[in-house]
Formats: sequence, structure tokens, C-alpha cells
Amino acid sequence: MDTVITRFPPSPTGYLHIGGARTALFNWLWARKTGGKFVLRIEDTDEVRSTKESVDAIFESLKWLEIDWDEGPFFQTQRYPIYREYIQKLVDSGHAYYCSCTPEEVDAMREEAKANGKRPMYNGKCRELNLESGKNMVVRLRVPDNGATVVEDVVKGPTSFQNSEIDDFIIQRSDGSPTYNLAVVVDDLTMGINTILRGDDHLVNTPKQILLYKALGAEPPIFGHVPMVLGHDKSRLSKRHGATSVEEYRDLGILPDAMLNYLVRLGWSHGDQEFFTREELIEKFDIEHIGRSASMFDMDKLMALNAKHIQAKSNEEIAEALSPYLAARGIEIKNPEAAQLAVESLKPRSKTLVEMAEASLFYFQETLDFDEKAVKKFLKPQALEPLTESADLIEALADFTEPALEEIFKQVMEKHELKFGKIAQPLRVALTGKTVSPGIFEMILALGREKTVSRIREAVKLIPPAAE
RNA sequence: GGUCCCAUCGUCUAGCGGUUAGGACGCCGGCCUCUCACGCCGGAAGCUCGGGUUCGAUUCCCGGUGGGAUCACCA
Repeated sequence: MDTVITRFPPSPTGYLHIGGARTALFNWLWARKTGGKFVLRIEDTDEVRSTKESVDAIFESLKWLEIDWDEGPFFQTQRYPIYREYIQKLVDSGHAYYCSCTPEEVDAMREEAKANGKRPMYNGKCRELNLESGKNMVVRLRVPDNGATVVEDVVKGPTSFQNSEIDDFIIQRSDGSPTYNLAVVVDDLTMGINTILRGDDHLVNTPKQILLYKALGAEPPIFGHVPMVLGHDKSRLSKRHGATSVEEYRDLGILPDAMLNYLVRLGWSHGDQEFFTREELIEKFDIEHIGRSASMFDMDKLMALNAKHIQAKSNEEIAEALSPYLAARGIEIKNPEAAQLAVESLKPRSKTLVEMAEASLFYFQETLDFDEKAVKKFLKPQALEPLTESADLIEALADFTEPALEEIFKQVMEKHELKFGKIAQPLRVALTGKTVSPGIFEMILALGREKTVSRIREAVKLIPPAAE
């Protein structure tokens, strides 16, 4: 087979939607897997709704997901001469014709058809009139009255549409601009696109596009219509279901690799495997195992997958990924090694980078935010001596390692006849201000000797005097 | 409503005529344990219904039901 050439053609009328990201992903993966090409095309022919901001948001989101393209971005608004040329070809070859019917007249035709119990359609009034180009004229494709057009869909299977059900649809508006179906076909044709994976909401206008290919004497590409992503109530995913834009997930602290993994796995499978790295996805992705039914977006599962991706990455990678989230909280990583130890301690306890950033604050803060209840409960008189002694011993410790630290606490525990739990909680509050944190030893190591000792000494000052 | 698509635990899915119907998320119980997590072990939970075809259907065919998509001079 020839080199696979796929594409992603968003219309810039908003941010990059999760569903769009998924179809982009399928096309990108297929191109990457087969060693083909992936083309980015901006469908901005709706000049009223298209914005520069949306274009930028789409680039930004694709960049974040690390979905790169080999050709483009092409902008349809810069290709009008090409569309006009093809429309002319269709008119010249008798596959299309000028129509002078006004929208009102067409509406009336549809009403009439409906009244007669027929499908509301344009009645073909101008078909044989051989009208010349003129003001307020549109161009329509002459659709065969009989026969059927079959979409050989690689995910849904062959799907047949009766030509009699298809209107002589408009390919050029009265203002001379091309309509969607025409522009898409001309673009895909001229850009050499041979594989189209898109949402199955496009399935119904695929026969129109195939008719256009045929009228142009061209071979249609391979079509595959992937099921849509639904919200938790089975309706189309929208704002009321929560986050729908790619950037929102970035802001939530989702890793791009986890997003990819989740999105692809939603509607595609490779046996029982749930976790995929980006490389595995490229290696294992195939069209054959794309599902045929719509699926609901499940935030919990995304989160769980994100947690696994966080754990699977190195401390260095996560520390780097975390830094913008820390920066947003006014924290700059000054000591990379310490930050990586901090990250390591937080990795198994963070579902998102936002959670991790929040939980890591105590590592970086100069002055701790003490949780009052925690202070009251654990920084009690009986904790004074064990804490003070611990600080002294840590300060004097020859080698600052986990075994040595364990030895110190063993001493303190034995002396005061305490279980580790009794000393760990006060210590935890002293070091973090909270009752929940990573393990004591890993924190001490990540914090370093100096901070550990000073924090314990500061906390001791919060202990009220003994009652009697 | 017409046309088209779809149908396995609550959710994502494996299954491609014979399985104790498998995995994951979530949920419940236990273990581990310095808190919280992670991890580990175990549990509850599913083939939409009705007809065929077949020795045998979750699987193949038809129909019902249900859900979705689409019916523009939007993309």
C-alpha cells in the first residue's frame, strides 16, 4: 500500500475539544505507526465564527499533547481559488449546475415535499435549465436519482445510502465561497489524503463526499468513522459534564501521556492492556480494534491512569512536569536533587500534578502552615522531650542516611517506652504542619538535616507547658 | 418523523460457535503500615428482549426495544 496520509481538520471556533483531540490522536497514531504523514488543516471557512484565538488554542493543545504534524497548517480561507477551479470543473463536466432558487423558494419546496409525506428536499428545479453564472446563484451537485452510494467504512463496515435520499447539495454559496463538503473533498484530494478517521457524526455526509470524488473522477480515500465520546448521561459531551477542552485537563494536572492513553483506550483496545506509553501506543495501535459503539467519558478512570503514569515516570521527568504547577503557587525549584526526593515521596500519593504541587508545598515553604487541630492533638507536653532529643540526635548524626535515622528513633522510642506511631505523628506535624504526609524518613531525607532540625525546634515552641 | 450507526458488569472493554464470560476504573472486605497513599489478597456486579440457523449461541441471521448521529447557502 501507498504511504498513509492522514489529517486532522479542526474548525477554529473554540478550544480543542476532547473528542477532537481523540480523532486527531487516531489519525496521528496511524500515520506514526505506518510511517506515513499527518497533515494539519484549519477549516476556517466559517469566517464569522472562526477566530485567531481558537487557532492558537488548537496549536497550543496539540503542542501540549505532543501531537506533531508533517504538513500544514493549511488554512482553507487561503485556498479559495483552488476550490473555485474545481467547482468550475464540475460545472463544465455537467456534474454540477447553477441554481437561482432563493433560500425562501427552497424552504417552500421542502415544506411542500413534507406536506406530501416526502422527504424535504430541493426539487431539482434548476437542474436542466443550464443557467449561467450570475448574481445570487449557488452551484449544486447533480446527484444521481437512482442507485446507492456505499461507504466502505473500515470501522463500521460497509454502509449503503440510497442516492434518492441525497439532495442536490450546494457546493458553492451565492457569495462564491465553497461549502464544507466541497472544500473538504478538494483539500483531501489535493493534499493526497488517503485515510480519513473521523467522528461518526460525519458518517451521513460521507456519501456526499464520495459522490464528489466520483464526479471529479477520483478515487475516494479510506474512511473510518469512530464512535463519539459521550458524557456520563450518554448525551454528547458538553460543558455541563465538566471539562471538555484539552487545556482544562492540562490545568487539572493531567500528564499528556495519560491523556493520550485514556483517550485512545476509550474506544480502542489491545486485549486486556490498560496502560500504554506513547511509544507502545504507536507500536500497537491498529484500526481493526477500534470499537463501534459510543463510550462515556469517565473522569475517575482518567485520574487512575494519570496516577499510574506519574508513578511510571522518573523523578526528573515529574519534577520538570511539576514545575509550572509549583510556579503557579509562587514556588521555584532551587535545589533539583531535593525536589526530586520530594517528588519521589509524593509520586504514589498523587493522582494529578495539581495534587502533587499542593501536597509538596511544605517541602518548599519557609514558614509552615500549621493545621490547628493537628497542633492541638499532637504537639502536647509529652511530645516535648522525644522531639527535642530527636532534633539533637539528628543534628549530631554522623551519616545522614535512613538506617542511621531509624537507629536514632529506636533510641528515643526505647528511652521513653513509646511506639513509633506516638513519635511519628508529632514529628509529622512538626515537619509539615499536617497530619497527612509522606513517610517520615523519606521526608527527613528530602528536607535535609538543617531544615529538619530547625522545624522540630520551631514546633517544640508551640507545645504548651505541662498542666501541673 | 426519514435516513444511518450502535447494543457484554454502574463505566471502559476482552471475547471472533462449546469459557466457572477475562481485565481495568469505581464500590465492599482484608493484609501491609509511622499518617495518608501505593502495593497485595479476596468479594459483589454483565451478555437488552423475541424469533430463527445450529448438536450447541454472548458470538451468525431477522425483528422488537433502547441509545446515539444526522437531516443548512455550519463545519
